[in-house]
Amino acid sequence: MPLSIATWNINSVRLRLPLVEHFLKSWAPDILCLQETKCPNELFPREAFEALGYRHIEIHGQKGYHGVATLSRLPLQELSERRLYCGISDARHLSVVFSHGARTIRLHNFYVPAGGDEPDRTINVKFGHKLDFIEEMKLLHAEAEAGVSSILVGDLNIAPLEHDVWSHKQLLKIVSHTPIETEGLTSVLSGGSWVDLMRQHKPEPEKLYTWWSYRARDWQAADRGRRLDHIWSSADLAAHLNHVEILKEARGWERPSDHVPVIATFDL
DNA sequence: ATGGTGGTGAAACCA
Repeated sequence: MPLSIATWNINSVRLRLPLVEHFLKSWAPDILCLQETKCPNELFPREAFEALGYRHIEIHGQKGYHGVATLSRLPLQELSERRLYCGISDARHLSVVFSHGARTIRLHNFYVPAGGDEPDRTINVKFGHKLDFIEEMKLLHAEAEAGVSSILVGDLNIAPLEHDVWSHKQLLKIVSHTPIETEGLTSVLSGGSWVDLMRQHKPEPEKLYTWWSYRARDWQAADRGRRLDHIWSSADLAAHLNHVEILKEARGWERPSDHVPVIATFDL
C-alpha cells in the first residue's frame, strides 16, 4: 500500500495558493505539511484544499509570522497536538495521527526558528532561541508511543551535512550551517532514533538542496542552495521507503517560495 | 565587506 508525504515551506499560503493548488493537482501526495503559512486560523483557505480532496485539515497559525498546516486526503484521528517550544507561543509545531493499513502513524510538522544573522547567542537572542528550540526537540523520540510509527517533517532551518550546502567551508560561520547547529540537529536525529530519509535515499557526497535564496541574481545559475527542509521517520517506516523527490522545478514557478516541496513515498 | 529579494501590512520586522 503506497503512502506519500510532502513538506513545503510556502512563505504565505494565501499569496501562493495557486502554486499549492497546482502542486496538489499534479503530484497529489496523500498528505502535505506546510510551513510559514503566515495566516491567522480564521483566514486559512480551507475550502480551496477541501475542493481538491484534502478534506482533513489541521492548522496552527498566527497573524503575520510562522504558522504550520497539515492537509490530508486520509482521515485524521482526534489526536492532533500543538506543542509549545521554549515557552514561546509561536505557531511552529503541529502533529496529527492517522491510520494506514494496520499501522498508526504520528506525523510531526515543524518550523524551526531561522535564528537571525549573527551566530552568537550572547549578542543575538534569535540564535539563542534557535539553539534552545533544537535542545527541546531532543526530547522527541521516534518511538515515543507504543504501537505508533512516526514521521517528522518540516523546515528545520539547518543544513546538517557537508554536502547539504553549496560550500561547506564558506558557510561554517553562516547561521544554518554552524557546528553548534549541525551537531545539535544530528543529536536530535540520532538521540530520537530517527532516520534521515532524504539521505537514506541519496547518501553523501551527492549535493541535496531544498532552498535557494531570493537574493541571488540568478538562483539557477549560481545554484547556491542549502538543505533546510527534512523528512525523517522511525526505522520501521524507513525500511519501506520507496523514493524521495525534491521538486526543484518549483523554485522556477511564477512568484515562487524560496523553498521547494520534498516528497517521500513509502510502500507499506 | 556589502547588499542583494520577498512577505506582512502599512512601519518595522522577519526570512
